Amino acid sequence: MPTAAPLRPRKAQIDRTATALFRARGFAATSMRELANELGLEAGSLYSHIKSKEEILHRVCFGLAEEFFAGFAGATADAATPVAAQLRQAIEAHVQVLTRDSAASAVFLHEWRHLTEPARTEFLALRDRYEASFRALIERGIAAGELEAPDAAFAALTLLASLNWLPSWYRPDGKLTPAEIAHRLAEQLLGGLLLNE
Amino acid sequence: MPTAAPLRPRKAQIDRTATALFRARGFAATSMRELANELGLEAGSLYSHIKSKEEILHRVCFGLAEEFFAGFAGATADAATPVAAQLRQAIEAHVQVLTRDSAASAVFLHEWRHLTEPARTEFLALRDRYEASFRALIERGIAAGELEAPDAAFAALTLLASLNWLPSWYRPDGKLTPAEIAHRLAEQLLGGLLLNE
DNA sequence: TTCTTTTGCTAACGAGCGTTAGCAAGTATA
DNA sequence: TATACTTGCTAACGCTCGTTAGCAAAAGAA
Repeated sequence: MPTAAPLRPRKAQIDRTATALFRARGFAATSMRELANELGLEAGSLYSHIKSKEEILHRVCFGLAEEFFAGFAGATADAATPVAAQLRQAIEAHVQVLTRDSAASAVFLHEWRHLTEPARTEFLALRDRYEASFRALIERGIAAGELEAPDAAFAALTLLASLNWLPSWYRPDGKLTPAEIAHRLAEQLLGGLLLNE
Repeated sequence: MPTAAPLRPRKAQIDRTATALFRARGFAATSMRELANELGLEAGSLYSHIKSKEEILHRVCFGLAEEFFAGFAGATADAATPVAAQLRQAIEAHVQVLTRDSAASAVFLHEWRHLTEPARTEFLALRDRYEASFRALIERGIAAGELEAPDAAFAALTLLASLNWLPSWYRPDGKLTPAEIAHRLAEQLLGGLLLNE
């Protein structure tokens, strides 16, 4: 199910560079001339590869959404696995996506508001759906007697909030590996949820 | 210690309206003409009251920083109070600031990057100092045997992350009052930290 | 009344914005 | 060799941006 055809290399490079700039300066404050300059091009030349500035943002946001869904699906594929373990794997998958491309993640988390309709509404629907998946997982865990929380929706929100703060401070050359970060976050966040410690 | 003189009413109104727009569209994507229009003015008229667009952002960001520090200071003023209780009060104070003006909070959290130097660096220093205060409090709690966490810095980051997600979903007309939200967040977040439950 | 402050207007400035048209060189494929 | 695709340039388009200058009405203080 190849949902995204592989981009031509120059186009992919534009996306990567733009993503870094969008993260550093914000989408609206990043100009096409700045982006072109970063790539050693003239502004007009960009349009041999892309249709518009927003097209880049669109690809980044929706591409990452796909990755998050894929990670969650992989973590919860086996219904025989205890729900608490599934949740732990979902947390780790989420962290893996966040750390694998933290620039794109930061754009995904903060710059989606600059999508114009109808893309913006579509994006928010995806985001809600993802959030609902975590909520449902936690609810299943409570029903199974594996987790406890006064409010599953609340728990899901704070859980994702903690995870999504990661791109703000994660540095690829930091002392913790992505796997260690994921493990530690999972420990800490499940600590407040697990029924029997 | 009056650090901020009361603003003339029109100026205060401009700040409020600008804050709402900055939150909704982002600082860079909000134009002075849009802001003026929202106030029933022409763009040039704004400059009878303010010096520049950034001046507004500066006032919002640093004004809120002051509120956060004041809240924290109040929560940790009494050294006789158990550290865990101080932390709970600090969480509740933080939430109170976030909910009292969630638009300004959102701007504080996301739009500071559009401050130009040296304000940007000054702001980040304040932010780091605030974060360090929470970390120190948690460390004190661990030392006193009231809290447990494998890494105080990590715990402080995830704690603030969960709290700072609040302006993204908080609605003043929601079913939970700010006090209830604060209490529930404190419960949930301390749940993962308290040594004896 | 006179003076100052507050508030707002119109008109315009220089600059930067995203984007397009038209052209041309290089590269891969047939 | 011929053909198509990729990549990039220059020049310019219409537009919006933040901001300023100069003027004027209204309100409050003296």
